Amino acid sequence: MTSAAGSPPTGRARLADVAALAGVSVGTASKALNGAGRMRPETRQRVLDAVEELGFRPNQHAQSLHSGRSWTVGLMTTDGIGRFSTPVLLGAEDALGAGKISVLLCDTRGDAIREQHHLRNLTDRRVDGIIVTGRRTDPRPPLTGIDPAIPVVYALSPSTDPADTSVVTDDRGGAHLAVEHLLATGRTRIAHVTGPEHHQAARDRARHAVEHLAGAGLELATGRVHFGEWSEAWGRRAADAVLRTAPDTDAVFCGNDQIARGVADALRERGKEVPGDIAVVGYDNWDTMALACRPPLTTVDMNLAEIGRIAALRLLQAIDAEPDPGVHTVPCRLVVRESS
Amino acid sequence: MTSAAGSPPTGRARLADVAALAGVSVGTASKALNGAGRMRPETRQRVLDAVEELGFRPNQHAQSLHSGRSWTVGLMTTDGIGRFSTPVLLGAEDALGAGKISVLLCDTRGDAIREQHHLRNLTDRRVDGIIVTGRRTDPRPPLTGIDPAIPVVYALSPSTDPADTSVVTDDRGGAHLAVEHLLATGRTRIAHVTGPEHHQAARDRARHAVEHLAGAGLELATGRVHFGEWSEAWGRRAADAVLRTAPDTDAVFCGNDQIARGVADALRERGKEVPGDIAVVGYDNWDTMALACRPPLTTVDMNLAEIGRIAALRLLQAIDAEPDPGVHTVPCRLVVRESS
DNA sequence: ACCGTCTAGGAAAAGGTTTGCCCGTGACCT
DNA sequence: AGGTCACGGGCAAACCTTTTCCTAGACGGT
Repeated sequence: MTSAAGSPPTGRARLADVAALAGVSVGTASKALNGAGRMRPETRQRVLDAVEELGFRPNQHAQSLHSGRSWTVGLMTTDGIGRFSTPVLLGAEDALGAGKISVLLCDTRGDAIREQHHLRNLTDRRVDGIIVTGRRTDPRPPLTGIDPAIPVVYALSPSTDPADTSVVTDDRGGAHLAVEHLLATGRTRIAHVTGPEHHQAARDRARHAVEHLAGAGLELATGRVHFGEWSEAWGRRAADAVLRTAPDTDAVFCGNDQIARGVADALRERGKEVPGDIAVVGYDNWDTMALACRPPLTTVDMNLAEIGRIAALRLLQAIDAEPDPGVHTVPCRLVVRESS
Repeated sequence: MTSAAGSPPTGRARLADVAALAGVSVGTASKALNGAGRMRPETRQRVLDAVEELGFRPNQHAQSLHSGRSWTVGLMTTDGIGRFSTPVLLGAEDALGAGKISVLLCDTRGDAIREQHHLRNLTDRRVDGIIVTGRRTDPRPPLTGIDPAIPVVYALSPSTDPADTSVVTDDRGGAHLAVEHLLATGRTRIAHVTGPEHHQAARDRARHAVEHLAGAGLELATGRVHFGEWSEAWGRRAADAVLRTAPDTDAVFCGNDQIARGVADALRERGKEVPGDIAVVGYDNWDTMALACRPPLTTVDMNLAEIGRIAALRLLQAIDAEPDPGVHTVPCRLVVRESS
């Protein structure tokens, strides 16, 4: 029961204690634990029994010091933890945590100084890799001043440098899904209300919606895309505009769920039945909006958690020295509810 | 320029390289960096110059191995990263990141297995402390099987063990603020619509609202608390019930912003002016609800980020071996908008 | 019976920093 | 002039694990 030398100064058992208890050397104990080296089965078992008895857990700092790896990745989010980055972050955490990798959370609040601060911190901690997520789909400049040996994956907001690895949502496919669904349910006079034109997501979704309509020989019911804000208030105003311009509109594809909800509210208040008279389709599948809407919204789900998960997998791959640069898109999914 | 022995095997400069360049021993270089020990100013400066020239950054793994500290705290959130835990988490991250402490994110998804898994992981990493946040204000059982040497602070959901340190919102004060505001603006026939009675937050807010009204010699306009769900749909239904039971109601205090929004919508649709005829006050100050509501909601802000920050500070304090057990409440703040 | 081969397991270095302890030198005091 | 003290700085242990290299013993073959 007495473990050779002094009892461990830290309350925890060290490998040396295990070795002493098992009657082997420290090196042998290590090999027994890691399955390396050859040894008699009963010797290995004695070591494992000792581990069990002492409740030994290896000191990760020592392991990391030796291996140079920290079994940790940095997760930098640039806008607080917004509605978009949260699921991405959770997806990544899930994929990484399944292994023995943990996630260091860094929030830059969009501040370049903070970003540098965190970057230095992560570098000092010798993280194995970094995932950068943004709030929007607009490309962002790559991290600067970073040790090139640390792999980086950009999620949601791609890097402007095509040599980096980015994982983004498929806005084209999303718009396609929404429009196709409306067409398939017999709608032909479709309007599009979305966010600010200077947002890439708004532009992309609009462009692909228009293209897809054109492919079916159709045009937008109001003849143009209604760019505005990502808000309910804008959705309400835009709905009025749509009804004025093209009273025969039978569907509105909205750039996000907030707009869609505003549209649905305004339509109802103008005496239009949703979906009887006019179908409404949103984008984001943000539960609190989509489910609270009257009626609940059909909407495009970007599979954000999946984006996070894939970003994590790409990162793991890059850590194993098999980087796969370029922009990877993750398909969306249509969630059909009662508004269409 | 040649740095004594071999060039560093890792691309990074080691303290030994710095020492060689400065012409001192490794130990001295270390002391120069840490301000410890006594030495000639010019010696210290030579070391600092060498650090600068080589871009030296200490290897944290080595530091941690030596000190036993990881300069890291675990942040366990039990329900994904919900609307409530997110601000708490950011507040904590902010307070901790200001020092040189980083945050390890662990999401248990409410799963006890996962919680144990993460707990072992955090223990293995020798985190300096752990912050546990929940979704609700209901007390939760303390972490089990944890090394007692690791300080833990519970945020938002207090621990059931009063010997633990918990930081929670002040539901009493919040209810007080809301009711006082309504009274101060001349309302006297006040109804209360809130969430499920089995939620502590709902019970507490209701109880304190009633008590405060009683203090002013008043009772609830409908004679009872309307317990239900935390949803807009419930808010709408409850508003109807309130109007039926007590048509002369001139204010509704709601248990959260979703309910409040539902109430406001229903009131408007029943031809009641908000706030002209009836004032509405929400709870949570959840922007997307409070601002999108027509009219924008007066609401109670729980200062969640502050809760996170204070939890972080308490944790730092506990890490410095000055624990301060018990439940600490953080006051709320009333945000007055147009609904009252 | 001797030599070669193979195996189990030990010894020690490496990974990088901190820190307690010690020593040499120069200054100051008596 | 000798002793004491303070100061500057070096040495080495400690933190703990992994991994390479090596040795002693056993076993088989001739």
